[in-house]
Amino acid sequence: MTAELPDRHGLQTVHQLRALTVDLEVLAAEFARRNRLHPTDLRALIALLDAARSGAPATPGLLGRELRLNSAGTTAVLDRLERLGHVRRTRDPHDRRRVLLEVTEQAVALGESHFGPLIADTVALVDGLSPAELAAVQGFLTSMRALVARHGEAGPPSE
Amino acid sequence: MTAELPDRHGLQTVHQLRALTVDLEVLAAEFARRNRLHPTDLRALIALLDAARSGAPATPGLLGRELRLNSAGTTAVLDRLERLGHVRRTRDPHDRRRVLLEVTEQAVALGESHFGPLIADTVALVDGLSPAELAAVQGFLTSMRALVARHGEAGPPSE
DNA sequence: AGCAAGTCTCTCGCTCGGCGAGATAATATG
DNA sequence: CATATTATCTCGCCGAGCGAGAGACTTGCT
Repeated sequence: MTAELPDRHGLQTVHQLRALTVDLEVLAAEFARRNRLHPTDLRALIALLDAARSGAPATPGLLGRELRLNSAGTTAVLDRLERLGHVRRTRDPHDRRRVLLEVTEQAVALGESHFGPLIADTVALVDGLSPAELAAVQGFLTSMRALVARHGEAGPPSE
Repeated sequence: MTAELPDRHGLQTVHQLRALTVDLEVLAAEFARRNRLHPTDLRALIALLDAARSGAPATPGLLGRELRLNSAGTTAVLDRLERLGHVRRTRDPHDRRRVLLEVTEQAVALGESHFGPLIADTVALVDGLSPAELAAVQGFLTSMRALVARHGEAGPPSE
């Protein structure tokens, strides 16, 4: 029903985008399996790296909310990551109820060794674009994110 | 370390693309939760819909290989989907060892009611692009997929 | 100060998704 | 027809994540 229109470009692009996200997910899953990480552990590491990059101090509570895990699950994730040496837990000296989370150098290096080449290639690809092409691509990505955000808001509240 | 270069555009685009895939995953997860589907169940449904679209008859064996599940897990997924009325199992009359899988109208309608609006908006977005912009976006998506595929091949064999 | 209430993290017991091994049924091969 | 092969399902186990609640620390009120 949604598919019988003559404007093939739109649907084709939708399909390409979906295929790309699937491929990226597969790649991430491979990386996780290879390093004895569960998908959730990888998501946690990424969230922690993002937090570190933005300068915000990460805590188990924040992480759990981001991953939609309850406290028990969050503890388990951190136990696994800490056991593997990817994360360190330290008490916050200002509020000693809190635990501050820190991603180790080892984890950063691991991620870079795996995703670095792909990122480098992507950067090279983007740098090879003309200014007009770059603008088109970035505009598309930005618009898509806005679109997805709108649809994400429309649904959840009804739960 | 990978981030101190002056070519901000490349990394910014990488970041945008990653953020978009994360958002899309979240959206899919919401949909799954709302319909009492596990992430794997959703992946299975999508795989089955893709198979149906491409005309290939789907079977538990094929599905399991695609999802990287073993036969026991595949049976469990199908049991759940069948119980929810999203999938039908029928014996293949030509090879009666095989089971053919068929996605029900109900499941298709469910997916369309949830993702239809987003797809429609995306199609509208794409249709609003100039030919040059469209070419840039499609070229980028295609190149990215090729890139990801190359990196996906480079890794796995070493397991 | 000191107690109550609130916040952050962790522990315990349970449910259920996925795996390994093997059983069962149907088809292909000599 | 006997044997090997293929496709699917059943059984017992492991482990991720949840709900409930305990313990450690802080903040606000009196």
